[in-house]
Amino acid sequence: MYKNSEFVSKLRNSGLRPTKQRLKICEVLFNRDKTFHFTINDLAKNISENFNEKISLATIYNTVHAFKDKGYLKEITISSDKSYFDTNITKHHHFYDEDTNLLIDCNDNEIGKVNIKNNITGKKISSVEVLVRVASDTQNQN
Amino acid sequence: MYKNSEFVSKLRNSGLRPTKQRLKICEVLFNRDKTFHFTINDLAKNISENFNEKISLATIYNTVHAFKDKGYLKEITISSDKSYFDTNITKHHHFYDEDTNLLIDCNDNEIGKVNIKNNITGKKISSVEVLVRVASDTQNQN
DNA sequence: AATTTATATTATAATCGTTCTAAACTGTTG
DNA sequence: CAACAGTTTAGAACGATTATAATATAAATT
Ligand SMILES: [Mn+2]
Ligand SMILES: [Mn+2]
Ligand SMILES: [Zn+2]
Ligand SMILES: [Zn+2]
Repeated sequence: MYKNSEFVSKLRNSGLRPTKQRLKICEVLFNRDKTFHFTINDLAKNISENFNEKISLATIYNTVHAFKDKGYLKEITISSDKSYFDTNITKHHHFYDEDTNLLIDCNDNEIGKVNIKNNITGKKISSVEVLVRVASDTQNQN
Repeated sequence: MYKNSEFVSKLRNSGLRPTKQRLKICEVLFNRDKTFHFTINDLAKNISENFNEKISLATIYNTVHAFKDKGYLKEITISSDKSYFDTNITKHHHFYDEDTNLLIDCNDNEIGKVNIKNNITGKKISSVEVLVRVASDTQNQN
C-alpha cells in the first residue's frame, strides 16, 4: 500500500503536477499488490464504476500516455485493435490467451533468454519482446 | 516469376473467385523474388501509382484480409497505429527499425530458437513471435 | 447461349477509438 | 494575494477501418 504522498512525490519528481485526477489514476493503477494489464477502456470503466469522481476520457488518455512516457507504464500491442498497458515495467514476455483475450506475464522459468546473435549494424537494441499466442487445446481435438 | 494461371488456381483452390482485382493484387504481392512487408496504405499507393486499373480501397482491405485468412499473408503489429502485412508466411522473427519504420526479417542465425519451458496448462501454442526494436546508437535509448 | 444464382466490387456513408481545441480551472511560485 | 504555467474538460474533429446497398462479374444451371 502506497501513501498518497508517495504518488505526489513521484509525480512532482517527473515534472507532472499532482492533480486530483492523476492521483486517482495512480491509486487505481499502482496501489495494488500485483501488477496488471489494462486497456484504456478498462481503466475508464473502472474509474467510472468504482468512484464518484468522474475523469474525462481525454484526461485518462493524456495521463496514461504521460505515465507511459515517464516509464511508469509499458504498452503492449497484440493486434491492430488491441493494445494493453502494463503496470509491470520490468523486462518480461507475455502469453496471450486468444480465448479469453487475457495477457499473462512470463517469467524466466517459462521463457528462456532470447539469444540475439547478430544485430543490425550501427543500431542499438531498445527492446526485445516475445509474444506467445495460446488457445484452447480443444479447438483442434475431436 | 509466377504465371497468371497459377494465381487463378491458387485463388480457386481456396474458394476465392479469381477476379481481375484479386489477380492484380496477387501479381503485386507475390510476383517477386523476395518477400516483403507492406501496409494497406503502401499497397493502395503502389497500385494506384503503378497501374492504370483502379481498385477501390474497400476491395484492397477485403482482399488483404481474405489473403490473410487463407494464410497467404501474415499480419505483424508493431504498435497501436502501425500494422504491417508480410508476404513471408514462414515462422520468423523481426527487427523493427524505429528510425526508418522498416521491418526486417530475422533468420535463425540472428535470433536463436525461443525456449518455452512452461506453457499455460490446457492451452496450445498458436504462435511465437519475437520483435526486436532497434534504433540508431545516438538516440532513443531505453 | 441464355438464364439464374452466388459472389465480388464500388462509391460512399457510418463507425469508433483517439486526438485536438479552446475555454475554464487548478497548482505553483513569489 | 497575483500572475503564470500547466491541466482538465466537453465536445468537435480526425482518420483508419468497416458497413451498406446498388451494380457488376463469375460460375452454375438450363
Ligand atoms: Mn486488419
Ligand atoms: Mn496510444
Ligand atoms: Zn506484463
Ligand atoms: Zn517478415
